[in-house]
Amino acid sequence: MPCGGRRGGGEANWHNRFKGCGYRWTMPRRVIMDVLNKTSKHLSAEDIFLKVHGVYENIGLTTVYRTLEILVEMGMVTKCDFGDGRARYELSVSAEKKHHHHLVCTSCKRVIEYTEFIDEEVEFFKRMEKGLSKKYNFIIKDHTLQFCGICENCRNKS
Amino acid sequence: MPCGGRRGGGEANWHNRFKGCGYRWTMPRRVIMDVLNKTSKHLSAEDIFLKVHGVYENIGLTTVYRTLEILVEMGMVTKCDFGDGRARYELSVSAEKKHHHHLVCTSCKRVIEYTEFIDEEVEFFKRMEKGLSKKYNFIIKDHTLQFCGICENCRNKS
DNA sequence: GTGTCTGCAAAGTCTTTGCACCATA
DNA sequence: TATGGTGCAAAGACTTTGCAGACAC
Repeated sequence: MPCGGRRGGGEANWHNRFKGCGYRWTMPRRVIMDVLNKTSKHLSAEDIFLKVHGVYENIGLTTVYRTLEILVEMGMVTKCDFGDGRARYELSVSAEKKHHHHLVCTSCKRVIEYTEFIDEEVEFFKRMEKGLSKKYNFIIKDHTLQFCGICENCRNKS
Repeated sequence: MPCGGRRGGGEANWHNRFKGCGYRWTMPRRVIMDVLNKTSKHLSAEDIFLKVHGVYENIGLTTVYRTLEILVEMGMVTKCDFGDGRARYELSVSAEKKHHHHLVCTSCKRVIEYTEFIDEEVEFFKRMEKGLSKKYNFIIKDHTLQFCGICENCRNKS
């Protein structure tokens, strides 16, 4: 499970990442990568399936799940849980979006992305990651920070 | 969905929290609170069900789910997802444990809790929460920080 | 006494598995 | 051509819903 390598976009690079990890570069995988790269939203497996289906009719939902599993393992995709019972996926880094974190409304499940403080955070997390990975001998690949609460709309309703 | 109020343990206090939010203080709820308060682990709904069942045989899994939903809504319990397909729950603050964050091994799903940096973090997050809640008019009730990666054991295996 | 809560059974959803066929390297 | 990948159907697992009886207030 090494599969290190630097992140980055571009078809050729993806191909290399897959190859480097012993995976083949197939049509379903190409299209899935393309869909992920072209969106800036958090997609569920089914969202991805539907989008891919528009371009590549033969796709099966199973393949989407299996590909996402690989992508998460390679660290190219982040899997999120916003508490609505289905997992969401997004490219860890893409042309479309920079590193960000989430505010999740526990009432309506709305997700707000923010990038404020990101620079400070990155700095801060770098220090933490260093300390933690040393102390626990743990290879840190990714992190998730999420604030839960009540959004403006829901607040006004009650 | 206001149900504000300060956190804190103790049967009387829990009773008040429930009452204050318009909920009744029933036997299943008492026992569930007690189980949550006495553990320092992340329990799944079924774990809780089984523990409660030892004390209160009549409990139903449904009730556990429904009670947990209420507790999360009241902000007394944090629901976590460690990627193993089932939700985990823990009292936001209990006698047994202080605020902490998680390292999750994406390979074996092991969860390591750490409290290093917590003081610094708390300080840092306080600032962030203040800024974010103002900017997005969002009431922040809780946050989750989780580092994903590969634990020592899994690292050695591969 | 009234409205909430509960347990049971059944249904619902998302996700994973088994398997034969297909495609990449 | 050999091995890994794919789609379909079916199974699996966790969680939610419907409902009649029970209980807190």
